[in-house]
Order: sequence, then structure tokens, then C-alpha cells
Amino acid sequence: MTKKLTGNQIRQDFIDFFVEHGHTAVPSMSLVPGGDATLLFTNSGMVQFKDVFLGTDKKPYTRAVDSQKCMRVAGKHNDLEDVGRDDTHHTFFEMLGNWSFGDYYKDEAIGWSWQLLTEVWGLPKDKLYATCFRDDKGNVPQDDEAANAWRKQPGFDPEHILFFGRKENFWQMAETGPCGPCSEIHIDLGEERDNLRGTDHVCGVNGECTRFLELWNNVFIQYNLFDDGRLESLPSKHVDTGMGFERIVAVLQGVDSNYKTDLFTGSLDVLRSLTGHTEKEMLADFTPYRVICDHVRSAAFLIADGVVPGNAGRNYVARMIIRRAARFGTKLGLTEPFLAKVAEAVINQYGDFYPELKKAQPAILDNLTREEVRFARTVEAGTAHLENLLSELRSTNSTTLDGHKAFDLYATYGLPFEISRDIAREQGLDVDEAGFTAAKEEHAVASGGGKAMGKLGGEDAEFFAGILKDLQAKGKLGKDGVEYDPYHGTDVSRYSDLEVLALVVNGQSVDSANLDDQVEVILPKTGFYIEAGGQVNDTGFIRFSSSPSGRGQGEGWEIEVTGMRRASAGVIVHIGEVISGHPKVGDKATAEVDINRRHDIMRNHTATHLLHKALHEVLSDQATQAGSLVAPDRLRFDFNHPEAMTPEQIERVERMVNEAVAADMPVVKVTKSLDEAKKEGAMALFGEKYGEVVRTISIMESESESDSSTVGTKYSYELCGGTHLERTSDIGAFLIVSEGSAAAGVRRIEAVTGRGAYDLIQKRFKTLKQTAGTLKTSLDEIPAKVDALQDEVSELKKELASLRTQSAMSTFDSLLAGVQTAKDVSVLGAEISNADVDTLRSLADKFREKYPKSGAAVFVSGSTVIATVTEDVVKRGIKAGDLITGIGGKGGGRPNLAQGSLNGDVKEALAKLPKVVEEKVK
RNA sequence: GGGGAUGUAGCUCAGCGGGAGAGCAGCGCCUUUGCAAGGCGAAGGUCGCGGGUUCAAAUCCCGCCAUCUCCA
Repeated sequence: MTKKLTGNQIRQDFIDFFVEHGHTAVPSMSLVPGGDATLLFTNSGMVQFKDVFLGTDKKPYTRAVDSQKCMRVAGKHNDLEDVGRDDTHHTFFEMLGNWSFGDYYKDEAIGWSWQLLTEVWGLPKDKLYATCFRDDKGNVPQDDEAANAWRKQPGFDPEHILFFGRKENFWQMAETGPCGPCSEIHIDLGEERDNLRGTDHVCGVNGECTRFLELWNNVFIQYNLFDDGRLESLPSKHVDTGMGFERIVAVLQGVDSNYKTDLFTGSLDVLRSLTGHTEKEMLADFTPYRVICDHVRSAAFLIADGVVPGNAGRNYVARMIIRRAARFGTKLGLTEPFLAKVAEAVINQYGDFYPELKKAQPAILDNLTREEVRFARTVEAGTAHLENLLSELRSTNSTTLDGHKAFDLYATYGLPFEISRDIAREQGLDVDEAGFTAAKEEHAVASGGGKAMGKLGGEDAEFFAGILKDLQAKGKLGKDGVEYDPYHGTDVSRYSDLEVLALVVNGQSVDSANLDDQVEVILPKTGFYIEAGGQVNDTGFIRFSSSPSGRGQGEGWEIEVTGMRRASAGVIVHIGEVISGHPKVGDKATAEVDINRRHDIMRNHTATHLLHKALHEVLSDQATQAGSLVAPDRLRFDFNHPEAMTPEQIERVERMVNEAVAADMPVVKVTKSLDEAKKEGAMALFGEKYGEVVRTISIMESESESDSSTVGTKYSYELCGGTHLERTSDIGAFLIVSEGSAAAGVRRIEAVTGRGAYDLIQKRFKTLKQTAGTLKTSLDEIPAKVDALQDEVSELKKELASLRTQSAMSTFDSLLAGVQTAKDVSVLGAEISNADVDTLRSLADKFREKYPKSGAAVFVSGSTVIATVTEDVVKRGIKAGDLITGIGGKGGGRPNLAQGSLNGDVKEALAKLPKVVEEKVK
């Protein structure tokens, strides 16, 4: 171990080593696991191959090597608040792995790992240990195969083989499914790395201290675990290995902290240049540095994979991480946004191996700074609330802020607990932490903390895999299973004379089905599209007609297909209902996709690509797809954008798409390797899972001679498995129906094309024509006419109000003739026609001016009543509201002015007024 | 997906069952050598949208929308 390798070299060594041994180097999958709703983030190397192990996916290679981006940010594996407090935990990390899918097994895996560690990297052989599986429950055989492989390794001390049980050395994906024993490689870092030195503790492999470190886990998937605990050997056995990249780099670079490897040097240097700390000062208070470097690295990778900070799901995690980094920045005295500067160092360090970082650099820097600013605002507003609470606290002579209130600040206003506490302490006060924690737990429960996770999927994959195997054995299906070609799915002639290979009713394979049965049908090939990439399933019919000679088995049958699914690798089933006859296995049927519906879908899908392009032009390159629905009647497109689009922007986007439609551009579909497509700059979607060979959709700006050529200028270029039109003009028309928000930082556009667009135009035109008719004007004049009308209306309103008031006022003097005296109080009850509440109030005011003392009046117009009495009358026991109730009305209000309503004969009611006053006034 | 908060004049917000307000900005006039500023005046509002309760809703209740925020 004389040469000092850089982190990047170590990663490359690992990949090169296994490529030399026949492995295919596979790029890391996105941190957002495509098509796996059960997982927030890719959290291990296994995720991208899970479907291979489950048997629902196949790869063109059987040996692979990769370095997988992983996030562990919550749950049992990690707690965000702990990251950075030690030298080993990360939110983001890389997992090096080599993989065998039914290819090599324990001997090779163990041999290669030994070779790489000791020969290539020169780790001391006497310091390495291997663990193998011995079942503590006694159900599973001991893994002697692995132990024997270890004994064969040159220079390996057989004494260093240790056996462990289920907890340490047995791996399973879930309660049921693929599983198997592991063999781990540990290293003894020497006594000086024992953090519990001198205390009584278990010091050894899988012990309690930090002297022994697990380097590399080799998982041998060889069993299938069933509900009842039964284990069955798998026909093809797999190898799944994982080596924590940061760990191995720290070991090879001979440092005692992952954060002291060259992976973090760049970030730490940037930070130190900002704080002005020397290296020694930094190490004396290392935690904030570690937190910031770790979190910025995570955030950069997250944003590069399309996870921008927000307030839900993955986006929320990104925000939490960024805010925590910002918070620790203030501990270092950094008050201005600084995360983007650190992120630049991260991109420098990782950008060569992970080009997505370089590509997303502007988005990364921008989002970090934006979030820091937003957080600063939140903290400022939260602090203001806190100050209110604290001064309240002081006024009651308390010294401790209630934990529930502190939590409220956090949960409602986003003010982190630590900040609340720090501010309180600065003022000689404190916060009740136990109460805070209790409130937090309550809140977690109230928010539905116990939400059940979805099922892993593929429960019945095995059942269908069995059917597939059976059909293959009979020669009915080839090795790839059901042939899938939705791209010619509208060409019915290609899908006639298809033998019904299997019928499944209620999870049982049957020979024939009956009317109204819900069936799953397997045919040798299908043109029905299976929901993917937002495009919905095709629907249609599978039909069988009696033989042309008329002497066949009598009547035909018909199945209405309502759904599609991929039940297992190579097995595609049509889901539907028998609407006539009795389908039988062996019948030669015709499968017919609902062609009008499909055409509508295709219009919407091609239009979606044009929309995506237009958004990039009108908004920015960062307006990337965040979700999509392509249905026959509409399309829905979610994209990353921090604010609402202006009406002008919406109009420009709509116009651009329609111009692209009018340009009648050819849509060219070509399959090619993923690498090639990416190099050519095809737009790939974050979180989408792509195979090695991908389908590309190019919308060509300049026409070329051959219609399958993609030579020329591309208007739009995307990876896409969906079905598309031949030419953009087939879209007909494109109309945006709505623009709104889908989540923080994500906007949603809904639009229609073709027939849907025509229907919408019709509807709108009808409304417009009606409006024009009502307004007695032309369509074009409607806005001006409406404006003018509105002006006129508001003017008339004002005029009317003032006229009403005027006329009411002008009658005021004559009303005074009706003033009566009850005891010594001047009482007036008057009915005014056509006066509004404000006018009545003005009259009341005027009355009080006239009779500043000993006055009581009621003014009625329609059913509204206003009553008033002077202050001295109030003191004598009669409130304005009493007048209203006294004469049989309902209402109330302030002592000297009340409002209400009066039904019935007004004159009769008003006549009671003097009596009411007389009775009540003292 | 769920909990909490907020939505009132162009901006910042007060009002939280009975007359829609303040400060700032903007407009007009005046004062001032000029600047900084000061004085006076007028204008500006579907009180987020839609229901309900009530004699009466900006205010209470329900639903929706938007923004903030926490939990999953």
C-alpha cells in the first residue's frame, strides 16, 4: 500500500477489474427509482436489478459491474440528524458492486474480491477476515461452499473464517422471495483505531468498536422463500455484492475519516476559504463541515436527478437536507448563501464519472441558492413569531417556553427547534425539549405515521413464469416469451390467426371461459400497448369467428380488452371480459386495438413531446418533465418550474406547438443503444428505467430523403417507448386547457388535441356566439363591450347610491315632522323607500346630529332596519338593538347603532316605537 | 397522502360577527434655492373562490384553489 490512489482511480480500478473479467460496466441508475413506488430513493446497488432477481426483467448480459448512487436519509438505516456527527455516516454514498445473473457463483466472486483487495490494491492479507453463514435457527444449511472458497485463496489465513447467523449473514429482499447467505470481508484496522480502547467491549468482527470494519458484502441469492417459511433452491443463482465506496477509499488512503479522503477535500477547501479557518481549527469543530459537505453532495446529486427542493415526498427530503446544511453554515458564521460554492467543488470532484452533475450544474447552483434564500425568509418570519411568544413568556414571569408552542413554530412556521432554543437562550430563557419531542411524536401519529407500505409487486409473477415455462416447453412461445409490438398495433392484419395460449380466470389457468368471466388472455404476440411512460393501456377486442366453412364448432366469441399488464418476464396478458361465446385455449383469434382511441392517444403523445420542447424554449431548459399522462381524451404534463406561467407564456407555448403541428414535421422512430442516444443528446427522463437498447423519437425539423433517417436538424429528440404519429400535422390542433400547480416547484398543464380540441373549440365558440348575441355585438367586440358595460355599471351604481342618499337626505327634514315624544325622548320611526343600508346609517347619523341628546330613531327600508339612540339614552337602559327587537324585528349591534331586519307591516311596527321607549327608558 | 398556518388596497399588514382600515408606494396640489423631506387632498377593494349558519359574514362552519410549513 505504498501508492496513494485517488477516489476516482479506486472507483475506476473496481470497474476495470471486473470488466476484465467479462463484466459489462453499467451506469448507475437514478437516485429516483423508476417504477418502484415502495422506495423513496435508490438505497442500495440492488435496486436497479431487483426485477431481474424477481424474474420480471431480463438483461442482455449476465455479468455486470457498477457504482451505484444511493441515498439513505431516513428510517432504520440512517437518521438525518446523526449524519455528520461521526466520520462514517452519509446521506448520499456510492455502492460498488459486481453482479452475476445466473452466471458465476461463489468461487469466482470470492476469488475476485480477494484478488482485487490484496493484489490490485495491496491490502495486507493478514488483516482481512471473512464471515460465512451458519444458521442460528438451524433451518438453512451452513454455507460451507463459501467457506471452502475462502480456504482456497492464496495467503488467506483459514483461521480468519468466522461464522455468523441470520442477522449478520443472511439476506432477503422481503418477507418472501429471493434470498440467500452472505459472505462479508472485514478488515482489522489495528488497535489504535479502537474507539473503545481500554473499556470492556466486544472487540472483533461484527463487534462493538470501530477497529474492525466491514468492507464488502457478497450476497449469494440461491433460495426462494415462501409464506410458510419453506425454502426452495432457485434454478438460477445470482451474486449481488456491495462495497461502500467511501469506506474503501478511506481504508486505501489510510485516513481515519471518510471526510478526510480526497472525495471531500475540494468541498472542505471551499468552505474553509469562506470561514477563514485553518485546517486545525476546522478539525477542532469538524461537525458543521462534515454536515455541509455531506448534504451539499447529496443535494447536488438529487437535483441532478430532478429532485428539486419542495414540500412533499422526495422533494421535501431535498429541502430538509439543504436547510440542515444552511443551518450548520450559520454555526460557522456564514450568513450569505454559500451552498452553491460548495456544490461547485462537488461537481468538480464527481462530474467526470457522473456527467449528469455537469449537465445540471446551473440547476443545482440555482436551486441551492433559491432554497437558502427561501429558508432565510422562513426563519425570519418564524423568529418574529418566536419573539412574540418570548415576550408573552416574560410578561408571565416564566423562563421556559412550552414545548408544544415550540413545536408549533416548527411545524407551522418551519422554524427549526435548535434555532428557537438558541434565540431563547440568548435571552436567558429556555425551551422545553421534552415537550417538543412529545408534540413531534403526536404530530407524526396524527399525520398517519403508520401508513402501510405497498406490496413489493410480482406476487403472482411466479404463477405466470410457470405458464411461460410450460408454453416454451410445448414450443408455443420462444425464449423471449410473448412478442410485443405495439408500434404496429393498429394494423389488424398482423394480429389475426393468433392462437389463444392460455386463459386465466380467478388466478387459475383454465381451458375455456364463459360469458361475463373476467379473463386474462395470453396470445403469442400483441399489438396492445402496455401502460408505460404515462401513456395509458390500449383497449380493444379479441375475437374469434366460426370457421369460414361454417362447419366448425359453431358460434364465435368476443372478449373486450380493458387493460394490459406484464405479469412476469416475457408474459404479457390482456385483461378483459367475455362479452359473447365461450373462448377456448387453442382457438385462433384476432386481436384488434380500438383504433380511434389509439389515434387519439398518439396525437396526445406526439403533442406531449412538442409541448415539452416548447416549454424548454419559452421557460428554460430546466423545465423538465416531472410526470405525464397520455390518455385518449387529454394529456397532462407536469414539469419543474418554480412559478406560475404568465398568460403570455402559456399563449406562446400553445402557439409554438401549433406552429410545429402546421409545419407537418415527420416523426422518426429509431431504436439504438442507450449510450449512443444519450451521446446524441436525446432527452431522457429522470427516474425512468431504461434498457440497454432504447427507442428514440425524433421530430425532424428539416426533411431528409428517407423517412427512417434521423439525419438533419431535430426539433425534438426524446427517449420514449410510446406510440407516435407519422407526422405532426396529424395532431390537428393543440389547446391548453389549464395551467396550475401540481406540487411546490412543479407546474401542471392539461391540454387537448385533435377531436378533443375540436370539441373544445366548438364549445367555446358556442359560448362566445351566445354572449355576442346577448350583447348585440360581434365576437371581436365582446371584450370592449364588456369593459364598457362594466364601467357603465359601476358608474351607474355610484350615481344611484349618491342619488338615493341625496333623496333620502332631502326627505330628512320632512321626516322630522313625525318625531314624537315618549317621556322626554324624541322618537322617530320612519320608512324610506329604496334606501340601502349605508343611506339608512347616514340618516341615523344625521338624526343624532339633530338630537345629540334624548333621541331614538328607527329607519326602515324594505326589510332592513337601522336603529339609533343617543349616548344618554343608552345610559338610561335602552340600546339601539332593543328598539329593533321591541318592534318585532330581529337584529342587534352596537349600543348606539344597530342593524337588523323587519318582516310584516312596517307602519304597525313603527307605531309601537314610542311605547317601547316609554317602557324601557328610565 | 395527512396535520398546522396564511390569503384584506400596487407592497407590508391590522381588523376576526354589526359603519373595510393603517403605513409605505403611486397620483394631484402646496411648502422648500436645491437635496433630504414636510403639509393637504383625492383615488385605489368581487376582504382568494364557492356553498352554508345568521336579522346581519372580511370575521363562524364546510368544500375548493393558491402560498408557506411539518409529518409520511
